[in-house]
Amino acid sequence: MVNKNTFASNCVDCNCKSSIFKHLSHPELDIISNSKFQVVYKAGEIIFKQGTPSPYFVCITSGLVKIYIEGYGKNLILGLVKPVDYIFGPGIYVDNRHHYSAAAVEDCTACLIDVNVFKRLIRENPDFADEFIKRVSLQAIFNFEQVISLTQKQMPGRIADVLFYLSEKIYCQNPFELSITRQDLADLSGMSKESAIRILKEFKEEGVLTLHGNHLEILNIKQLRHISEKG
Amino acid sequence: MVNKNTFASNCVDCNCKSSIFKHLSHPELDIISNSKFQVVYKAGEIIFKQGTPSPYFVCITSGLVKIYIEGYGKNLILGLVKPVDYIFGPGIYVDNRHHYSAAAVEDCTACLIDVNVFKRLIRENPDFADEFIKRVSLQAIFNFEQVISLTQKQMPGRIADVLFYLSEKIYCQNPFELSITRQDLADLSGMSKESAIRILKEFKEEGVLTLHGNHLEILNIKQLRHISEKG
DNA sequence: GAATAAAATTGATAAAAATCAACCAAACAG
DNA sequence: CTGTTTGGTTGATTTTTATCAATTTTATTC
Repeated sequence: MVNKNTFASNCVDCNCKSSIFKHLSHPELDIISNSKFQVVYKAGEIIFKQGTPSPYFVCITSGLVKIYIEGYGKNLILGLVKPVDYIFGPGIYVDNRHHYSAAAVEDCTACLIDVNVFKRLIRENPDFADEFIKRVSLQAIFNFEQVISLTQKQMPGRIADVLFYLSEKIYCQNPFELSITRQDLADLSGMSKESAIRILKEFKEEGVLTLHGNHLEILNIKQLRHISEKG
Repeated sequence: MVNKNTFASNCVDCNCKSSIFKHLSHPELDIISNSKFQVVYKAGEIIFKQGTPSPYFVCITSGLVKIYIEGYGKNLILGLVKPVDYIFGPGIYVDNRHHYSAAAVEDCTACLIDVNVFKRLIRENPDFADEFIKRVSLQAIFNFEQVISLTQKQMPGRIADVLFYLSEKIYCQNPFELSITRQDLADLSGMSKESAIRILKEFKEEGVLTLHGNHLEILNIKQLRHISEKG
């Protein structure tokens, strides 16, 4: 998997001022640059599988990736990751294994950074450590909201939450071009594909959104917010 | 809430060699000792509510605490915390607010440590930072297992998972004395109180466990494991 | 551009779980 | 003790959601 397409490139040239590496100095970024390599994935390809060893900290530099848990018969998508963000495996501080899987939703490139280099920099640069802890904390808070949505809301509320997530956190625009399938939408909302389709249809009939092919536009944000909030 | 019962005591005397503070030196522990104070809570009392400011890192030194999210009409208990462990609020690295609530399940004592002192030590002692990140990572991995159980397993599987959690992680023995109510058991498993009662009854009838008052004993671990694994 | 494969849609049915309402039992206060 | 409160239990019913099967649409490949 790893040696299908590697080429050199420098972290300094990457959009790293808003990334987790924002507090690293040029020499520190060079340490990462020299120890990393870049890999290209086609849409649909699996980047890593849960349970496998995790020798790299993976940073997405282009495209779109889903991280998901393979559960009992179906997947739960924890979230989508876009550039420049990372696919943190909490396993690198525990048992050096992945605890979720990752796959390319769109064609993408990823940088693989040696975990030991990453951990050494965490120890050496408190600003970097703080930034890392901050991002892990943000992720934990997001997970709390997600688990409440998934366990306590009915299907319309869950779909509404996922649409807000996609619109606000991933595509950052409205209307937006969905590049994910109905199955992925269902796996994000913890329901069957058929149920997801039916809820989207309802939303369309109520004038909450339009949906032509991949093109999704939220027409009535207030109403969608209301659907989300009533649970 | 905070000044109902405070008294001095030293972290070095506390069982800190297996706690998050295991890598701190005596002088560092003294810094914490000097900035902290201890509070006593009676069973049922709320320690903090989600949404409130979070100026303290809270460490449980005796008793049993539940951390829970107040969702849409009902609570989801994220887990129980016993001595010596902490009620980490991911908010201290984000917005200085609690993102879940905490309440005493049994009478308990807690140490409140100034967040700024805590964060300063994280910056100054890389071993402490590593230990902290390690524990946060472990928590994240546990949360993944929990969310899969809650969203993809049916009620018997969810109750089985909660019983394993209580037996292995909290009470660390079998049989054990349950000090939680059926409502809390239901809130741990993401179901109604009535459903939790019915599943427990089923388990009893199938000879999986006995249940006299508070005293719960798992009789057939193999069968319970099987129930958990089939989802 | 025809053939094929993959994804989306729809309706009917079955399963899972919540809710409601009533009742019981243990703990507790006066 | 005795009344009261709190938590536990049960059965009946309704709601929610998944599953199954069939069909249509869209994308892909030769």
